Amino acid sequence: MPELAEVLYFSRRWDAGMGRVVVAVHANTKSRVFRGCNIAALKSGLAGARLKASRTHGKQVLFEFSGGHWLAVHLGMTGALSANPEPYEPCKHDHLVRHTKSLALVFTDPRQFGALKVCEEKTPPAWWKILPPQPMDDTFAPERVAEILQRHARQPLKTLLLDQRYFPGIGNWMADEIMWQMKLPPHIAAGSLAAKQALKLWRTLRKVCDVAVKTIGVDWRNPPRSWLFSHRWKRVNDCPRCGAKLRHENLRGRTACWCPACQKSIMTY
DNA sequence: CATCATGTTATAAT
DNA sequence: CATTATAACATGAT
Repeated sequence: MPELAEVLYFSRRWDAGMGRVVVAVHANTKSRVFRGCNIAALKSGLAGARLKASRTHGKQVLFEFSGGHWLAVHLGMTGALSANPEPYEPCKHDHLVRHTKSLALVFTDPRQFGALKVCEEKTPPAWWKILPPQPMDDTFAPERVAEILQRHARQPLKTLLLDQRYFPGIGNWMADEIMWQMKLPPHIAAGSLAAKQALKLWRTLRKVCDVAVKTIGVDWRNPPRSWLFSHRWKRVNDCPRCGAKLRHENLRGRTACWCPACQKSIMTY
């Protein structure tokens, strides 16, 4: 489920355990989520440690523990973080459970596309410090959007929006939402946007991210009913703007949900 | 039983 | 070389 706002929401579930000492660590070592992760280091690093801080960047979460231990979490397609009262018995797809005296912090992920990694340093790991700016960051300039559009001119715009190198945290529903708010079809070539449209894309990116963070990110509340968001997964789904039937089609391996009636290419205006 | 799913990455093809 | 396209990963829901 997680895109930037959902990731923020989940990171805050674990914040409930801030300051508590980890008394036991349960890890389902066979799970794919530990690929590339030193499990022994994870267990020894977290045991006895206290959660000091958490932060997110795009779809990444970074937890800081006492003693210079860091745990990075990516939630993949179906990952989730939760805090549960003790005693807590691990469920089927719980891959990591950090037990404290009163609260169990759990990472669960049925499809195991998520990933965990640990490191021991004074400051956040090097790879964290060089993550590209998020769309709602002040350092994310409109010129950056224009450059990206130029560089990947032949890429469908919706597909380009999913590229984490440029738009960290944007996922399938946010990309569709942005295309819908832009009134552009998902397959329009990135390079076909005029300067004015590129600026509008920058604004739309910021707005969708800002509002998602303030709603989903806070308490899982839905974004405005006027958005595509609340309609795209319904059994019968019509465009909340014009009432036309929404279309679902595969674009580069992902489902694009859009309104053929009001998402027209620029040339038709 | 077949298809699909709010993601990433290795590898192939332009 | 730079960019774009596809398959694979593991499990559950429809």
